Amino acid sequence: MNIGDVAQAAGLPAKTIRYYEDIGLIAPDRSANGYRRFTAAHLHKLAFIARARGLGFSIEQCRTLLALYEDRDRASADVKALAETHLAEIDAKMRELSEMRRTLADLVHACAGDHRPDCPILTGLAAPVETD
Amino acid sequence: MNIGDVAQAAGLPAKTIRYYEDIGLIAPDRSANGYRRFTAAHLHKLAFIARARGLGFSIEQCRTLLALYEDRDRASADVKALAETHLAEIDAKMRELSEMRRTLADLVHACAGDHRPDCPILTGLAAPVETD
DNA sequence: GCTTGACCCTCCAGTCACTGGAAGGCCTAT
DNA sequence: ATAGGCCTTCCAGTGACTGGAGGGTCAAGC
Repeated sequence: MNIGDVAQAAGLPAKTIRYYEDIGLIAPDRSANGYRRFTAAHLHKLAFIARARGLGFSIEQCRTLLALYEDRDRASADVKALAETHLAEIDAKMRELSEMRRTLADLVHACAGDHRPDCPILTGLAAPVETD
Repeated sequence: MNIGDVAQAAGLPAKTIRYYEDIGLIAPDRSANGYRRFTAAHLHKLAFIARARGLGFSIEQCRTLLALYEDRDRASADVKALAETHLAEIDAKMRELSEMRRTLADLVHACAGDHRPDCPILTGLAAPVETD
């Protein structure tokens, strides 16, 4: 398969796959004309990466996951630990976002949103309201 | 005030303030020795930016917010529209994160996390489970 | 045999919002 | 005089791509 085919099948842009090769995540062969040639195993690996990325794992985490995936002697505890680390990262981000959301929603709620210049959003940014 | 003083007061690293000058967010004067010299108004502006960034507004959104803040003829509707746009971005990110979280938590839950190599997290990444 | 268009290649630069570090100048206290 | 803690500029790196220039390859149709 050429890069366009795997890109289609894995749901990744061709550019991204070239990038993954650059950083050593994947190592396709080459045809005589210089085109990258991918096997079903390459595609499988790319789909794996695409799914891991879709769950928010970083490239380095994906690299580790791939290594674990290909290591038949792995302990599932190692995979679980990595996943739990990432879960904690997600939770941290969600808490951060929901704190932002709360504050911002309060400001938006307080703003008339009309033609007048008075705006609690701006005054709130200029000097935050004490909320206790 | 020198940069260290405003950095302290605004809760921003000095490097970040220099960067903000680079991109034209702020324009401090210079002392005879070449040091940046900040007024209380500069500090106020930096604190405004720090708070807007803290709510997740992008630099360009901060630029717009600052312009609105300094425009006495603004309509609060313009500010509100920007804030609502950002609120929608936050909501989109939260939905994305919570979808990730849900899937990942399911996988983690299914994984024994012991010394054995069998791991539903890895098989789930290799071929996603149908969830309907 | 030639052209057209869809592929593919490499390489460089840009994104966002900083952050780190090198190399050096300035200021205050001892 | 020296030590240290400021300050300066400039360059490069982060993560994970993405866009674009400039060019090679291949299959189909005329």
